[in-house]
Amino acid sequence: MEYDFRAIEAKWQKEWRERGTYKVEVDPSRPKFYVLDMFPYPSGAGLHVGHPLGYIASDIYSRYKRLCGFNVLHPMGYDAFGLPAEQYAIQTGQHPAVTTTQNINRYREQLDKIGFSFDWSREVRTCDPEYYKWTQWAFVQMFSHYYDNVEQKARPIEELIAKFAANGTEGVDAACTAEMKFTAEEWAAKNEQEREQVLQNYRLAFRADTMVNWCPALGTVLANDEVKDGLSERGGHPVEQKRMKQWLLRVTAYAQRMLDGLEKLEWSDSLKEIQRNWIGRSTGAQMFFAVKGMEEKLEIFTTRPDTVFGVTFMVIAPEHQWIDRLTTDENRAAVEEYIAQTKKRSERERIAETKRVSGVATGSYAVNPFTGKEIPIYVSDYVLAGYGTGAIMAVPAHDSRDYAFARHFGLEIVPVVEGGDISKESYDAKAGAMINSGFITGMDVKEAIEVMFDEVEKRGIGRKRINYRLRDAIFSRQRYWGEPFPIYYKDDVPYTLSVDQLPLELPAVKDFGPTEQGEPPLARVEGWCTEAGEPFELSTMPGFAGSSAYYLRYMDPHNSEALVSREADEYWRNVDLYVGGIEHATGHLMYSRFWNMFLYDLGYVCEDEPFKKLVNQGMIQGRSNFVYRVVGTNKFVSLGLRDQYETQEIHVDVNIVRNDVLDLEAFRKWRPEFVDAEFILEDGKYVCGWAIEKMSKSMFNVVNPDYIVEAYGADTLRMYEMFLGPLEQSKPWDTNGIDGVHKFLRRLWGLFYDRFGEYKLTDEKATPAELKTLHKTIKKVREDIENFSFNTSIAAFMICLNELGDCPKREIVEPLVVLIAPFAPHIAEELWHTLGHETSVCDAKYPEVCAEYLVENSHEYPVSINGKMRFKKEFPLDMSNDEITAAVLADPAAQKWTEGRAPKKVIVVKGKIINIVI
RNA sequence: GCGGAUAUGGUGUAAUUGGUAGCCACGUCAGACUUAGGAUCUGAUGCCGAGAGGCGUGGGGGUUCGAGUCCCUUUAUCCGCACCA
Repeated sequence: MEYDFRAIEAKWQKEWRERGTYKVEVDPSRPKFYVLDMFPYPSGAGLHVGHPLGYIASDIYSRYKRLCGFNVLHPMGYDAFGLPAEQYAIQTGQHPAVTTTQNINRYREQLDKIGFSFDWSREVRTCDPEYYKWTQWAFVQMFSHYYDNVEQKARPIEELIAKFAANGTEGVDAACTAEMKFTAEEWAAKNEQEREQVLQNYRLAFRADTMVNWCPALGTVLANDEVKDGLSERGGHPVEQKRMKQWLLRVTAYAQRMLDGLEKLEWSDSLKEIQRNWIGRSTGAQMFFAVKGMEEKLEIFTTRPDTVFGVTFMVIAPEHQWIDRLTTDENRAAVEEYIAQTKKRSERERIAETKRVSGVATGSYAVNPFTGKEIPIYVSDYVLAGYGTGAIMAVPAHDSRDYAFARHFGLEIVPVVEGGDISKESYDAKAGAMINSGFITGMDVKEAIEVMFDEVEKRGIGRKRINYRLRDAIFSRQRYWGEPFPIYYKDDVPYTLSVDQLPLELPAVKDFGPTEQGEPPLARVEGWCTEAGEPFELSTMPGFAGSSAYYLRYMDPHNSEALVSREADEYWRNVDLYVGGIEHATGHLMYSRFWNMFLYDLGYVCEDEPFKKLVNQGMIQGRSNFVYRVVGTNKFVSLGLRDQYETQEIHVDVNIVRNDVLDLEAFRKWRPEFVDAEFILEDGKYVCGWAIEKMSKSMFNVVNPDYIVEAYGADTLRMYEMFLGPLEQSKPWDTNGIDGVHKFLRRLWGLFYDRFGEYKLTDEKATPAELKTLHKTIKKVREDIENFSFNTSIAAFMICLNELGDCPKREIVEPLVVLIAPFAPHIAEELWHTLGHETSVCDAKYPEVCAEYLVENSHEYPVSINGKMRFKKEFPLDMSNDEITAAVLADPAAQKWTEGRAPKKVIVVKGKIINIVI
């Protein structure tokens, strides 16, 4: 029999499906292991070879864990709500549900060909009402809870209402949008609408008037992580700042817990760092500056209270709430003009013009509480409304932005820290001794900061405070293709639907764009209201809503009573291994953690962190190929000869190029204009040029895994993708090496069948050398899998076959088949059955098949003389350092190199490595 | 600007974590079998040198008996954040 991968793969994929080989159930008698991939958004372009990279890695790990005796949950589904399907719908009028279903079917077909061990009975789709019922349910929960800062957890909003009724805001320490103060009497006097306005300030899902990233081209708002360089991530349209009423999630309430939680996670340091930066905790002082002619004081936040003696002016953001009060009549025109200008500038322009200094004086003056000097208050857009208090104390000597501003407006610059030359630039470093600073003069900066925290508090002009850069997540999108909010309005007061009214299904519409009045598409739906006629919310939830808790739903996907049953949750707990792209660092991976912590607070899930270990696979880039057309002709010249002609570089479909050699026939057929193409060859071949570019249709470098599966088989694709290099590294897709991996699988097959296809396996005893090779390989491969070093484990397989040579011995080959099964499941399954097994190779167990390793009793170590490696020597493992020293010195080889001179020093480390100094 | 990562043959990469640099492949060259080869098998293949030998992990410096690995410095590339007070 030949290695007919097409027949083998089709046969086993069918068998697995029919036998339900990959179906898993809760089984308390076995330890669980949960391996999860980030589920894909089913785009119209289908899968390319980059998508399966992570899936292959996680599949190998799942299969490996299963062989180790774990009950492995390894599900897959689709993140099916999203912008592209809706954009497509607006253009073509096709309902997103239709195109999404088509795309999903295509994805499924492609995935099935690669032989993944997914339990498809647990599939979820975020656009399925049975699924988004639980997304809506979670939203309702967030709406009806607030965050208690003392208990550090979410609590029912009724408890807060009770506190208000009893004592007003006295004693309440809760996460909120703006600090509030009222008494129980005042609370009692409020009507329902007023009370709701107060509660919106505390609810974890709430409505607020905020500055949002508005994308006019898409007709919707976007989250911060959906905007890159002032352009929308999807589509690259300009984004502007706009004040709008939006739903938000109070993720900031969980900032500290999300920061602390990182400590115990097995995530890469770089990813944790990204999240830490995104949360952006900084310790500083909240301080109040008296303003001349005003009773109230201007509040600022600073991380450098030590520099307060150097404060010579103040700056507020153009959006600051006191802007009118602080602007004097003679300055009003200029200030209003400035604010109007800032509003016009898009986010993108602001970023581009970071270096440009602009601003205008309000005319008001504040008083520096430590120097007593009057200092002017300016407005400038370098101060952001959304961070801190939207106002700063400016220390031009020690902050480069304040410095630039002071220079531009000719303001005073007073140095208060020794160490820099402030004649040309500010001295920003947090080091040096204080000068010109009253009672803190002479102190070190760090000491001075601490002293000032106390001093500020003592004088009652402020206090130490922790500030986060993290913002609350804007949760509404003015779009159609998303989860509807389970919200209706009475007199503009929002109310949630009750749980038994869920899901609130997305109604059908004919037109998917915004209405003429600029309202979301749901405004077109007649009867989009409760039975009593109260209107439903018109916007829908953002993309991250559906992906925030999907890992929980996989545990119990068909439960109509709960998101996940207690039994399923307590067994599967959380994800042991999560594999996916790093691009979700500040989006999905933040929101999921928040969502999970919230459900944890409510007691619905038993783990506070959703993803224990996370591996980020690298991106696969495209490797484009070029042909060189002689200008003005239909002649194409090979890469090495193109310098002799004037040529034009043309992208050519990489699927008709092999090892950079063009398939001439295929090229002529590729496009009608090339039918009569002529070629100038080198060495009888047409060699193409190449470049690494993003994988994209327009560069003809998209490689569809189907082609690879067709030409080499799924097992080859799986192994080759892993062989390409370390999983976490980005790398170009390059099929130049794929033959090597395919050849390996054929050689493996060749251990069972000779070249005439005759079965040749014997029960002959293996030699010690063969056993040593086998066990060395088992050890290495298992270690590598545990470390996600799949490329080196494949190398280990290759070394193994090289060392074994032609070794058709059952004793050797059988364990090898099990060992390779996670990587190449189809061929392994076929060979496993060839060996006479009835059950799937997936049900084999390592302890039974891959017995203990051969214990090594000695090892060869290099010996160097004066640091130069000279010879090798074998020592028993249990030899002591002194014995090794004696043995080395007695060795004739050592005597040759030392030339009889007595060694000054012999270095033995852990009985392992030796160097002789003479 | 701040933070993080990476740099090794013609190519992808490996290195027992401080111990023979280049494993395993691709490619190339040579040979075998073949009507043929984009099949298979065998061998060679870091660079310089005829050779002995020398030089070699982006550059420079250091620690060490010994450095791809640790420290300092510098350059280049990639990623994240970015007027965050």
